[in-house]
Amino acid sequence: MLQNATSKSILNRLPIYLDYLINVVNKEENVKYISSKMISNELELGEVQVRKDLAIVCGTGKPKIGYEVKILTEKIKEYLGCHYHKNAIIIGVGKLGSYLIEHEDFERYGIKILSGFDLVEKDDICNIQIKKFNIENLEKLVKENKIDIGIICVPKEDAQTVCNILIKYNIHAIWNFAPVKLNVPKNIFVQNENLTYSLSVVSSIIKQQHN
Amino acid sequence: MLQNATSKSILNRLPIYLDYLINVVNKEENVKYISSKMISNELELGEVQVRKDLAIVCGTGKPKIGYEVKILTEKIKEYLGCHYHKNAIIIGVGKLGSYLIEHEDFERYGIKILSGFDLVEKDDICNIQIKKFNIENLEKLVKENKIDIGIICVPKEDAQTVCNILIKYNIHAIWNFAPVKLNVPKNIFVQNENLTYSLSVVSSIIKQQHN
DNA sequence: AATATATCGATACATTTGTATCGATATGAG
DNA sequence: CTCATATCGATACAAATGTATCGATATATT
Repeated sequence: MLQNATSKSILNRLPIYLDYLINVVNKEENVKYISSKMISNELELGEVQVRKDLAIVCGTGKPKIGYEVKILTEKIKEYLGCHYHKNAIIIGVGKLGSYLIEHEDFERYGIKILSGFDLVEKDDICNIQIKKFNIENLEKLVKENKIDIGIICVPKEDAQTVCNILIKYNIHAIWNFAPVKLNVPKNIFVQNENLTYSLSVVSSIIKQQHN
Repeated sequence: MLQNATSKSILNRLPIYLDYLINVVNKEENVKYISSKMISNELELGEVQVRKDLAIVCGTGKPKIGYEVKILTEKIKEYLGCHYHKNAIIIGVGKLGSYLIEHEDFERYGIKILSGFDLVEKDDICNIQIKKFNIENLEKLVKENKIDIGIICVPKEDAQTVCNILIKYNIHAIWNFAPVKLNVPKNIFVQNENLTYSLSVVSSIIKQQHN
C-alpha cells in the first residue's frame, strides 16, 4: 500500500471532485458517465491534472465515454477512507464547537461525533450529548468506545493541556481549531485549522488590489 | 511591485512566522534578535527555507546575529498588508458567524468587522451591531463606509445569492465559509474555508493508520 | 466494415518549490 | 590585530508538481 506517498495537493483536490460528483448525481439523475474535460471545466482545473488524479484513485475511465459517476464516487470515498467508520469527540462546545456538531458533512467522511465535552454540562445538540469535561467522564467514554479523532475547540490557552490529555487517552488524530502550534509526539497526527492563516491571505490580496 | 508573484506557499508560512515572533516578544521581553536557525527549529521548517522566506519580506538579517525581532515583525505585517485598514461585514450570524465576530485575530491583520447581517435582528456581539439583512440596510452601510471584505456564513443554499449581492455592492474580496464553489467574475477574490477538505485529510490519515 | 472522433492513460517536458553548499561578514576570543 | 565561529544571502542542485503531447481504444457515423 503506497498510498502513504499520496501528495498533499492531490489529497486536497479529491474532496473537491467528490463534492462535485455528489452534486452532479443529486441534481441530474440521468448522468451516468462524466469526462475529465467536464470536471476540469467546471472546477477550473487542468484537464490532464484531473485525469492524473483520478488515475490514482480509480483508473477505470473509458475512452470516448469518461468515468462512471457512481464507481468514481465510491472509489474516491474508499481512497479517502470514508467507508471506515471513525468516532470523534469535541472538546470545547462554545460557538465553534456547537457549529461543528451541527455540521452535516462529517457523515460523508465516515466520522461520527460521539459526544461533546465542555467545562459545564450543556443541553444536547442534534442528539449529541454534551458532558462535563473531567477525567471520569472522558475515561468512561474512552473505555466504552474506540475514539479515533479529538477535535479541539477550546481557547488557545488550554489547547495544549487538552491535547496532552487526549494523547494520554490514546487518541492518535487531532483536529485543532485553536490558533497555536501543538507539541505532540510524531506518531500523533495533527490537522490544524487556523483561521488566521486565511486572514493573512485575504489581507495581502487586498493590499495588492490597492497597489 | 512584483509581490503579485509571491507564491502561495510562502504566503501561507508568513503568518506562522508572524505568530511565532509575536509570541516570542510577548513571552520574553529581552529577545531582541532571532536567527533563522532558531525559527526553523521551533517551527520545524528548513533553515534555508526560513531564510529565503524572510529575505523576500525583509532582507535585513545580519551574519552572526540574526534578524531584529521588532523590525522583522513589522516587515512581515507590512508585507501582508496588516497596516492597511480594511472593513468587513459578516453575512449570516449563526454559530459560526458569531464565533468569528468574537474572534480577536482580525485586528492583527488590520481587519475591522463593521457589522453583521442576519435574517433576523439580533443582539450586539462584542459591540458589533447585527442588522437585518435587506437591501436598505446593506445599501446604507455600503454608502457610508468602504467595505473591503464580505464574510459569508450562510447555509450553502444561500451562499451564491448572498455572494452576488455583495459583488453588486462593489465588494471585491470574499471569505466564504459555505461549502460550495462560488461563481464570480475573475476580478473578485474568493478565499474558501471549506472544512470538509480538512475532514477528508483526517479521514484518509486514519485510514492509513489502520492499514 | 471502414473511418472519424472523443477521451483515456502514458510519457516527456516545464515550472515551481524545497534543500544543500559556499563565500561573505559581523562579532567575540586569543 | 588575527583568527575562529555563527549566520546571512546567493547560487546551484534536487524533488515535487503541473502541463503538453501522443498513441491507444471505445463508440458513433457513413
